[in-house]
Amino acid sequence: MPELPEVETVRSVLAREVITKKIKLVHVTDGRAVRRHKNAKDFRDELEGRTIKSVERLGKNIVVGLDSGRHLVIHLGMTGQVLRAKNAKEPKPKHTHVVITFTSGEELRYVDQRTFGELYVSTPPAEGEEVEVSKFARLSIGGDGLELRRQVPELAHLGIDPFEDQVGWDRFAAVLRSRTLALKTLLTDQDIVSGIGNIYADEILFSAGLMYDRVSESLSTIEIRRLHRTIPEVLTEAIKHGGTTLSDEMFVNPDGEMGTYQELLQVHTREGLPCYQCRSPVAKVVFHQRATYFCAKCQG
DNA sequence: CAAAATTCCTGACTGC
DNA sequence: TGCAGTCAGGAATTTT
Repeated sequence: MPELPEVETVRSVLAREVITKKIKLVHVTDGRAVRRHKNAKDFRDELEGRTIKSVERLGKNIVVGLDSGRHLVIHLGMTGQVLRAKNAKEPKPKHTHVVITFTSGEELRYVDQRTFGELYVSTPPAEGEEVEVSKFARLSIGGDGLELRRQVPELAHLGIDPFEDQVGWDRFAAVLRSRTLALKTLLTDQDIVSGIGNIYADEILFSAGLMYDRVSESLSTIEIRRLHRTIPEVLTEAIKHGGTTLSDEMFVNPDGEMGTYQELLQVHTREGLPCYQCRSPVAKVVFHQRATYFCAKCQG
């Protein structure tokens, strides 16, 4: 459920709070959260004694730069949370899987009810070793995305990040015309466009006036330009509001604060309620085993 | 090769 | 009240 705006909200709090801090201890209490590592000790050894240099984001991944030259990657999956604590005395929530303690005594806790999320430390490629970056990301003419993919090979497969990669509408048109996928499937495929999930796909398609099952190659130039423009517009607005916290209250930032963009959702979770544009009821269908909300009158 | 289905997981909720 | 069944969905994996 955390998508680009929620991950960006977490990133910006972490960037403010943990850069220059030194990691003293790492406790893993559920090995599934660090499953890419051969064991929890291997993960711990990569972090203890390291200082945090940067906190970036690519798609739905938080990328924490370490003074070792390696990167701690955090993916929140469906229900993952990164929570700050002043000290070890603050009670640990249920499903706390990893605790990172800084030399200051402050902690970062990784909490994840469903354990779809994960943390791992990525090793950059050896000198002269080439990283195969996804062909869609290679369309970018700027931004930090390409360099980040080269530093973190596990993320090299990610498609266009709406903020970290710069891809103009004409190249975006080539992406759409190269596939025959439904628009929602394309927008949520992380290997094509990274960062968009079920909520924002519905919201972006509503704002662009496009039906979720329109085949990507069928769009007119005007429709492509509208979609290309709408993606960053919707995501930027959601970031301004600290992301979306649905009624399950699963998303909170590291300070435990909920987002407010749920109040601004146009269609997602609004089944049967009047469309803000035309007053006809918002519809819900299951599309590729995912709940999909839309206005049949406003989206074509 | 692409596209669709399956799988992982826990808690909330539904119906009997 | 209990309990089996269902649903939520990101992304790696498997199947078509």
